[in-house]
Formats: sequence, structure tokens, C-alpha cells
Amino acid sequence: MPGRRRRRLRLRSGGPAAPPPRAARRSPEHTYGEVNQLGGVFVNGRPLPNAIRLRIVELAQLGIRPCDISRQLRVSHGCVSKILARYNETGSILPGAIGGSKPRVTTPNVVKHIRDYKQGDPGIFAWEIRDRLLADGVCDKYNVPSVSSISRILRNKIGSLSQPGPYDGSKQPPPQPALPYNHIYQYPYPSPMASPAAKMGSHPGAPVAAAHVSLPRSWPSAHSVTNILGIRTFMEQTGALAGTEGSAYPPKMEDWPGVNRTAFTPAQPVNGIDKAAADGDIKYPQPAPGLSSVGSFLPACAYPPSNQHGVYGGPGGYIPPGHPWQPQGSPLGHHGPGVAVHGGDLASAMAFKQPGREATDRKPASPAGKSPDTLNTIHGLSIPASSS
DNA sequence: GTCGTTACGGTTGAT
DNA sequence: AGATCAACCGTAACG
Repeated sequence: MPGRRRRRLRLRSGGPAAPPPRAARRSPEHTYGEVNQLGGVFVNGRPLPNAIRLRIVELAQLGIRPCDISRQLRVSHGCVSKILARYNETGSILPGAIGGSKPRVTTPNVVKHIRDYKQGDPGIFAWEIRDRLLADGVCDKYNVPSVSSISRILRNKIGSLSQPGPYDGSKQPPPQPALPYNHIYQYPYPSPMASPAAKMGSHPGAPVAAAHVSLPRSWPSAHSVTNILGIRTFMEQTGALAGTEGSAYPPKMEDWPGVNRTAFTPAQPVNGIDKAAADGDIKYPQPAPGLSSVGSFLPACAYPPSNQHGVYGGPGGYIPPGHPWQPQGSPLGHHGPGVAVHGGDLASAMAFKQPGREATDRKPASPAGKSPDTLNTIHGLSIPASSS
């Protein structure tokens, strides 16, 4: 974040720009997506589907090197690196909240005060609130919200929420209340539950991370993989899997071998989530299977942006509850209870992986290297184990 | 060959 | 309704 500094002059243009063969460029309709150098499909500016993200983490935990993951999934190594780094840092595989802007004047504190004023005097006028904000020193003349802004706050944030403000004074977004940020993680479904998770700013290496982390954690479902599992269920019910999720993804994606459920049975009772959840996101057509045992999944996604949200949506993010990095709880320690690893794949994999890597924080080879446990950790997630 | 980093072009969503 | 802004995204490429 530190501003985008331009350090070297490169010819290449940003992301997709360069790819020579832009084979898949947005074609007539939905064909969003461009093809990267590895042959994977991606949508510029949009996050990879959760399934792929999940897969990246999963593979890393199985001990697959990032470079191999990159090739297998056809995702740029920079992206793999970024996702794994984030996962290690925050425990979440979810992308950060995209879009939106920070409140300029309607800060959490201001909103809180407005709410207080309104609760204290339901008949108070917006201009009176404005005066009180000034009088109480909550704002100064330069940053006091306009009457119209106050009205909007009353209408959108306070009115509807009735109780809990969207943001409480503290930055921590309440778990469920609709938060401004992160909706992304939520499901697009009608009732937007908000996912407050807040925009955790997840900057890839950023300091912000902390905040990030915090949120999710507190949220049981939020970014945890577990949730994902839950999601799956949810999705299935809703039919999201069927492509509904926004319907964005073509149903076929489901078949994606790698990601999908093929391998999983819905049965993963475990945490409930599972790949399905992930799948939700994913619906990408997948070419051939192929790769190795680990699941191979190929290319990615051509997904309509709109979906994305849905995808990520879900109740929460995927933060593995017991994630090692977790500052708070006992991370690795137990990955919690629910290890949902579905199939034995992971489990075994983990096992296998364990020995060697524990070590320092991360396993050398793969950043994701959380202990195998982690996987479970991801736990919740059932990771689609590869279709292997 | 691997991997961390980062400029770039892009999308999104609150203001 | 539309513009602006700031956040994030993934890729490509540097080191």
C-alpha cells in the first residue's frame, strides 16, 4: 500500500495487459476472462475464486511447492505467493474487500454519536444533530457531516439497523451487522448478512492485517473455512451450487475436477463446509484434468464478476479457526475440533507432510506451510481434496 | 529454478 | 445519476 511506487520501469503493462495471447478476452458476452501465461483464465481486477484460493492453500499444505502450485493451477506464482502469504499471516484465504472507500466524515465515532443522539431523542432533526456534533466536539467545522449526510446515516445506518450501529465506535465491526465492508464475503443472497468482517484490509503484508485477523476470528463463521463448509450446505440448499450463486457461473464448472466436489461427497459433515462452499465459487470450466495427484485443476476461471461476490460471500471468510497464525486462540494447537478433512486425502497428506516441516514458521518450501494441522485447519474447509 | 516483491491495468463500491 | 476516490485484485516481470 504504500502507495504504488514505481520502482522499475517495466514494459509490461499491468496484469493482463501483457499477455500476448489474450485469447480469451472478453468476448461478446460473458466471456470474461483473460488467459495468463500459464494458460489459466482469470478476470482482471477480480479475485480468484475461492475454490482456487483454497486449493492453493491446500496444495501448499500438502507440501507442494508454490511454483508447482502455480503451474498446476495455472495461477501466476505471484498470486500464489500472495495468497499463501496472506493465509499464513491472517489465516484467511479470502481476498480483501474490494471497493468502497473509507468514510470521510461519517466515521464510526460520528455515527455512534449520531446514533446516541437519535436514541436519546428520536425526534431530533438532522441539523440539530449536526449542531450537537459540533458542540460536543465530536467534529469540527471542517469535518462535520452535512445535514444530508446525517440524514443518510440516520436512514441507512441507524434507521435500518436500529440498534447496533454499523460500526461501533470501535473499529471492530460487529460480527454480523451489516458492515460496510466486506460484503464481499457475504453471500449475495437476499439477505445480505453482512459480513462485517470487515474489510479487513487485508493487505498482503500489511500491518493492517492485524485488524483483519481479528475480525474473522471473532466470527465464527466468518472467514473460517469452516464456514465455508457451512456454506456449502447452504449453497446446496439454495441451489447455488447449481450455478446459482449468482448464477454467475455456469453450472458446468461444478465439474471442475480440481475444485470441485467431485471428489467430495457432500457428505462431509464435518464442518459443514466444504468444498462445496468453495465450489460455490468456483465454477469454472475446467479443462482437462490432469495433473497430478494433487488435484489438478486447471485453469481457472472465467467467471463473471458479478458472481464473485457471491462466491466469496458466504458467511464468512475462510479463516481456519485454528489457524496457526492465529494470534488469539490456540492456533495450531488444536486445530480445532473440526477437522474436516474430508477424504483422507488431506489427512494423509498432512500426515505426510508433517515430519519434515514444522520447523520454524513456515515450511521452507511452501509458505503455506502451516503445519499440517493447518490443513485441517483450513479445516473447515474441506478442501476439495484434490480430485486426485 | 524458485520465490518475494511490486508496477500496472483493472474492478468495485462508498462517498 | 454520475464522478471521484481509495481499496483490492492478479499478472508479469525484476531481482
